[in-house]
Amino acid sequence: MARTQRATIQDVAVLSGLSICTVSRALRNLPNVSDHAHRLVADAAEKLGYKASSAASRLAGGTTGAVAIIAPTATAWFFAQAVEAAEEVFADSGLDTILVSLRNKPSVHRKVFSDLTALTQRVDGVLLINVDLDETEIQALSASDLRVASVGMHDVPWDNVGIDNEDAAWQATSHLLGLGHWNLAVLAAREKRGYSVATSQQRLAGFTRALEEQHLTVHPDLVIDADSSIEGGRRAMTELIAHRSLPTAIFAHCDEAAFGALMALREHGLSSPKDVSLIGIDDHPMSWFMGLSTVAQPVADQGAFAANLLVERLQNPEASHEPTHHLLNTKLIERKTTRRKRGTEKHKHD
Amino acid sequence: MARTQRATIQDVAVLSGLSICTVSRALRNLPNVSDHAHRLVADAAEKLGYKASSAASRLAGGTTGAVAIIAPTATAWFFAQAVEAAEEVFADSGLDTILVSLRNKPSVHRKVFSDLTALTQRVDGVLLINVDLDETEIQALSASDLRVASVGMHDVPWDNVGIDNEDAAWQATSHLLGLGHWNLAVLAAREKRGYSVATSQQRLAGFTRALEEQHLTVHPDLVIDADSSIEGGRRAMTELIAHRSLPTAIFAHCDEAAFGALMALREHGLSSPKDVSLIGIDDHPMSWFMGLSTVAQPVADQGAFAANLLVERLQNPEASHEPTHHLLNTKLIERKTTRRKRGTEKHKHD
DNA sequence: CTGAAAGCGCTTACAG
DNA sequence: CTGAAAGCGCTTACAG
Repeated sequence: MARTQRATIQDVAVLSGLSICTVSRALRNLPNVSDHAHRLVADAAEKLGYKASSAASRLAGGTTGAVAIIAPTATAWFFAQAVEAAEEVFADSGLDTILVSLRNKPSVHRKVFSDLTALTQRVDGVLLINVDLDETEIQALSASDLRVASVGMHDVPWDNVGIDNEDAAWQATSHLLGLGHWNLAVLAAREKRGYSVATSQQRLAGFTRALEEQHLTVHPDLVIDADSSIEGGRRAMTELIAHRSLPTAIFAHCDEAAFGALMALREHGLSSPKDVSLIGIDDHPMSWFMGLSTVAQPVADQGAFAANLLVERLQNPEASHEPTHHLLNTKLIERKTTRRKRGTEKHKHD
Repeated sequence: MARTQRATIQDVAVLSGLSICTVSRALRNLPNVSDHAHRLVADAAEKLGYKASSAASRLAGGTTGAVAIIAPTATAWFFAQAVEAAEEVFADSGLDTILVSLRNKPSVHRKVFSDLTALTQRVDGVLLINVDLDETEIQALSASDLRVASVGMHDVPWDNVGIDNEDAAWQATSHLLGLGHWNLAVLAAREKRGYSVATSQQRLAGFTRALEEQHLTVHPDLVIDADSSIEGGRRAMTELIAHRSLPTAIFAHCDEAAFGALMALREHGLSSPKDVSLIGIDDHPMSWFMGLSTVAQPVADQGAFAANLLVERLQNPEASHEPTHHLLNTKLIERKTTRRKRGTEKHKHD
């Protein structure tokens, strides 16, 4: 009884004195509508507070007015930031955003990407955040009716915005190298475990490149598997301390892993930079406090930027220009966890 | 061309040799379907990989197969945890979850709750996470066709799960009191600013009650306004240090605010527990590392529990038993930021 | 530039 | 227990 009956396109048609069909076209800014009719419809719709029923639109072959944000997890700092920034853009464009967390589970990943019709039925487009897709999945997405944009992905046939991960890792590692360290370990996702790992691999590549430029080689024992969580970093560091020899400096593929590493260090009576220098990537809000050196990346910006790209594609369906790839800037931030290797002086002749 | 045409109810009807209408009923487990027909339909649907079109269902007066999670923000640790846990429950129940972040903005809040028809059109139910609603909004939601459940809310006419905030704050404060502190400050959301504040108010009440039980009064100057962010805690603590006298102990309404307080302390050359004891509420993953004493609450559990409650209501529309309110347990965790007040000994005669 | 008609895939009374 | 019919609110060809 307390139900307010929503105005239908019928109501708008009656009020504007035009046909349902003209109203439909006018509302969607389709061609072949006189300015006069357009105004009439706009006024009537305005007066009635009319908004098309998404279910009806969808069923009749139109759009859903919704997009999906798909991410490996929704809890990690990076994802939560990017998701909210994107959600804001979508909401401001009148789009609903459906959240799909892959929960770091291959089974969920498979379920989502093996049947795109389920997605297509519910949304007009998807925003992928750091999702590892194989060739087949990329092809399927491209071939689908879904508009796609992504954050932090590579070699994808749709709009993407990210940072140069390899370069960021190179910056971090070079900072360590410049401080006289040459015995380095890296905390990164070493093997495919079902969850997003591509980003970490690129960072690992940047680490490797930095070492190679100094004619140093990466010791396999000093590449420790760690996911992007505090727990992951902690486990990795614990393993490093327990079973392998401690290097003089460590590059963690992200700040949260670095926090975990800091925890493990403390649990073993060690600390940074005293016993080991440590640097991450992200500039997480806690990093300042922890004194963690890092390479900062703009996270909310990436989410918002990619979301805007997607919205644009959605609004201009016919304009099918080439996909664009954008790289946002990163910046090395030196804090307290990295310092010059003992006994090393800056006396290079360059 | 690469589009797989999804099976329709028509296909299932043909394959099972029954009418579209019987199929519809069988699929939804409605009464008046013979076991035989039921099996026939189930088999056919299975074989076809049939899943009802949500748009069509919705339009025909059925359900949307979607729920909305509404939260003041999606980035803060608590919300990100609760959201993901709830999303998992919904996904496993075959429901899409639409994320609605109020972005801590009254304007967004108003837009969402002033027009429930927009929501009703898109979802079958909503899960509210710590959303401050006024009486009118609560009434409107109850009167709507939406099923509602919530996390951390009070006096609501629908299922809710939360913790006893007043008691948690009382525990934290009593811990401080028990350590000999009597000059206490509290960091809490002091005034309504448009974003969620009810939880903080309850915690403030618990703080006040603990003091009153010891015949102490709350000094207005030592109630510092702070939202639930690191930045908020930092600002509050900075203000406390700069403009007021430093107490011997502080209760922060949540761990993130406590982290911010720790930052501010450090920025002023102070530290905890040396210069001031500090306790929060949450047991954020970083709290262990920070050595922060706190009162732990189960966050993901609250989100999952409330989501399950909502799913149940959705599945049993007719069963309209009374709303249930659940309180999950909290636990005081003593770490390093709280210690006995100097010069105080445990020599009370009780 | 505009409108009448069909149809999207379901659900809901209503007959049987 | 089962089915034929109408209709949910739109969009899409197709005529005018």
